[in-house]
Amino acid sequence: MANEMAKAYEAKLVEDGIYESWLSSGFFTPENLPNVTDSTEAFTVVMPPPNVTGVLHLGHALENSLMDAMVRYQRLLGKKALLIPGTDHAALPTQAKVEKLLMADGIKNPRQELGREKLVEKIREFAEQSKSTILSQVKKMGTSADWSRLAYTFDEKRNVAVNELFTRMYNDGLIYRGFRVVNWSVKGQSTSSDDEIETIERASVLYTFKYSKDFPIAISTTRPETKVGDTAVAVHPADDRYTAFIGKTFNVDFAGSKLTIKVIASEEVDPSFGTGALGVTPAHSPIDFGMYEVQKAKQDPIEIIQVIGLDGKMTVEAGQLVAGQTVEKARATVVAWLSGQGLLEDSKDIIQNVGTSDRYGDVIESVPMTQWWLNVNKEIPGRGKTLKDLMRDAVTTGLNGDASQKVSITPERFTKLYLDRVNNLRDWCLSRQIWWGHRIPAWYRGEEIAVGARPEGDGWVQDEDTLDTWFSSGSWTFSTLGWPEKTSDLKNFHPTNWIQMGYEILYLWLMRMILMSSYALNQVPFNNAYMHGLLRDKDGNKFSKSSGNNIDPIEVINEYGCDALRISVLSGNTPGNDSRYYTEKVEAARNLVNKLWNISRFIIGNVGGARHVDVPSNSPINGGETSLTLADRWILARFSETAKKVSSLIDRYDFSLAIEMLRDFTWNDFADWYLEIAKIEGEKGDVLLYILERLLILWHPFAPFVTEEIYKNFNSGMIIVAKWPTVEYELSSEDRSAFDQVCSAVIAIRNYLSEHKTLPKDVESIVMVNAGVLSGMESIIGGLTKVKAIRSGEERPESITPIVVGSAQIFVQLPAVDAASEKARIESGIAEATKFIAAQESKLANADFVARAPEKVIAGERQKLADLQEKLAALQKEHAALVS
RNA sequence: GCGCGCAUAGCUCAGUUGGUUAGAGCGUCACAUUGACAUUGUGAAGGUCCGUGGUUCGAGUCCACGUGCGCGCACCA
Repeated sequence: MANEMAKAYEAKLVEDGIYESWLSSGFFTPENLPNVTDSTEAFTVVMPPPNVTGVLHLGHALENSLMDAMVRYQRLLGKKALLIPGTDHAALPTQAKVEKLLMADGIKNPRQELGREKLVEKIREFAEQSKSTILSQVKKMGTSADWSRLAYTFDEKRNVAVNELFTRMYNDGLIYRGFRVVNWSVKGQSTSSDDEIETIERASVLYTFKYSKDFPIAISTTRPETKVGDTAVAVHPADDRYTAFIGKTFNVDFAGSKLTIKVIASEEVDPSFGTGALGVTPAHSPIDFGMYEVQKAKQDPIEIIQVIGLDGKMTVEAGQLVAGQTVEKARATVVAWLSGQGLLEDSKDIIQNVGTSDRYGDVIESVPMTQWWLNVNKEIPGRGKTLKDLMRDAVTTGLNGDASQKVSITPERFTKLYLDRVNNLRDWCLSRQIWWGHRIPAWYRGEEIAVGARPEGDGWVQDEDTLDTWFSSGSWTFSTLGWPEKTSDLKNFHPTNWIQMGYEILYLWLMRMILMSSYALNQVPFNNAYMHGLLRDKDGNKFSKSSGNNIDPIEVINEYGCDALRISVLSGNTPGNDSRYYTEKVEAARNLVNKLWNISRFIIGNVGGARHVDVPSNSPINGGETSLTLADRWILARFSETAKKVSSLIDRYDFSLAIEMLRDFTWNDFADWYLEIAKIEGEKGDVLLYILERLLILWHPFAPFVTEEIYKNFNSGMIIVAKWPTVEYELSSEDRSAFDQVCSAVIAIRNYLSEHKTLPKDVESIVMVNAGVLSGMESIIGGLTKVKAIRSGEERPESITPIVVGSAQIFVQLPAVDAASEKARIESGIAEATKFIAAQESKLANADFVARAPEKVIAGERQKLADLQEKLAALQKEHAALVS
């Protein structure tokens, strides 16, 4: 195998082949892993299913890097590691996309022209086709998912789960059909839940007017066009200005409508806003609808008039002046009418927050409709808890106070956000007026309603609506494992152990998964949730099609390799925080991967091929006398420290720091120090191979491809199922300090030469006086500094100013020395040492410090002072010699 | 209005429970290099850790207030 490795790592040439070999190994399926038994601990992660019609973007690259690193790490630990892949039918965006394509093909109104069955079939075809695109791209990321368990939010099995869940919730009285104001997107022609609304600021005008000349109260609104639907005016019950009118009813002629306005009292009215009186439009405002319901409960009802239609135009009920007009047009019409009548008292510009559809972008209209809802405040029969309670318990005490049924969110601050939201949660509107999705399993015949399977008998018609896509996503952790069947998968792999997702879907998804799983299984969906931030471009902007800054991860992979992309998106990325993507980072990661490749190439080429080394043959672990050198002992211990550190960092989900530790060890300790020493000391096959093999394993979760490729040289099977290294070596404090001194000496000599602008080859000789631990290290120090003529001795050469390292004085004989610059060098050294000694002394002179600080800290400070004093003394001696 | 986050080198960011002279990568500058690697090596420069006050023997780290930026929620009549 020696010398067969290419000069540089060419990711492009090997990645696809390696992925194929993983697939054919079967190791993505946990049951196929070596040495697993029924009792082997499982580690399960479900993949947040990418949108079936989407293409891979950098966000996916981050997600796949995160979850695959975690799963590969767990697999290397010997667990039954399972990553369940899947795709999302993404109801609304998918239908919208296909409709758009059809319209481009000349089908102007796809829903009308094709009808339900044909359109759904078109969407299904399209979805199936593009599903394979996104899946192949996920594979390009190296994701080690169990494709034999591939799921789809809209396949038959998931449909069974969704229907079962809906039916159970209906039978428990949690799902109900109710008439109330919903969030309506005119553009999308569908309802949306509160969580799918994004509020934006926009300029608006606040108009103040009276309905008619003889109406006693002026009101303020930004939506005058809706006032044709007003049926009441609400005032604060304690507002003296208006209390006299409460309970009275007025008939007014307003903008072409005859309105009956009742004055009602409501605590919700803010007397200080506008005129302190609120025109109540029950049909087109959730708050006003609330008042409508309160009045109804008080048996003092007010009317409800729908004046905006589902098409966003004013209805016939709005009166002939505005009927048929768009909302915007009607607004202008009503304002014009008001000023014409002299009713307009004031209009002022304000900045207003309005809700928009996060999918369609249009302003959400509130309209009254009968829809399906999930009640989050009702006690679940037999459980004594509401869904809200379950959602709360899951992140605090654990379900039923069971700590093993608790979700820990990383970073923790999101827990508070989650709890705040849970406390303010309102009933969830489940039904959507689109066709691409799980159809609501409700059947109607006249006044009869049946939920679940289609009832026996004729005349039953299924509900036209489909379910909110998050209803099926919410059951993802257990629907993928076979629920509602009592499968062994559910038993073995649920609750899942860990999940990662972007914080932007904390409410939409994480919350729903907790709700669904807690309800259906009395289990949390996962024990740990890792929230990652947004990946932004180098200037901190969001990636988006419209701003043209999109980056295709596949192109990045083709240019730099998948491992480089994975490392670059994970490094510098901390939980919950956004991070930036830029090319230099990928280049740096590519260089790192190549460095690892070249280290391996050098080692394998130099020791006559790779082989597994259980324990270095000259290691003390073998029992016998050790022939390990100081450098060997140091690097073995450093490796053990690194392995330990990396493990605990991944256990803490600190992928970024884990990579940094690995990089530091690989590049600095192993390549720059130890490999250079190994060239000098020679005969390092065992130690080098021992470390290399294990180092590749440590890198594998982050750089799966290059490590698998190099590992082939070891003929030890595949690295994907290798064994995570255990900690074996420790460094004695004597060794540690000795090696530190060797390094310090090397660095000091290099510095000295650099300061004197002298090349190592021009140095005549180096003599180390009072060498201490440095004696015996001459060849290493000489090799690393590239100065051949180096020795230890007791006789100090004449007229040279030495470098001081610890107690040793190192005399570097240069061809020519400028006495003045030498003096300056020594003096600056003295000045620096003096400064720090003063600082140390004052610290130690502080009685409070000595009295209160821990002994360990004080001892450290004393040692520091002693070292500095020793150094200063040596420098002063040299200085005296120089000036004499 | 309520709440959360962030502010550390030119840039992007680390910095665990308070304890060396505050770190990394990239960038910059100087030098080196025919032997694993120019996808390299060696060295250097570069920081009032946003401000003010406090707690402490000791604060980048904890507390309070302030400033700037970002975000969530509510109001949005």
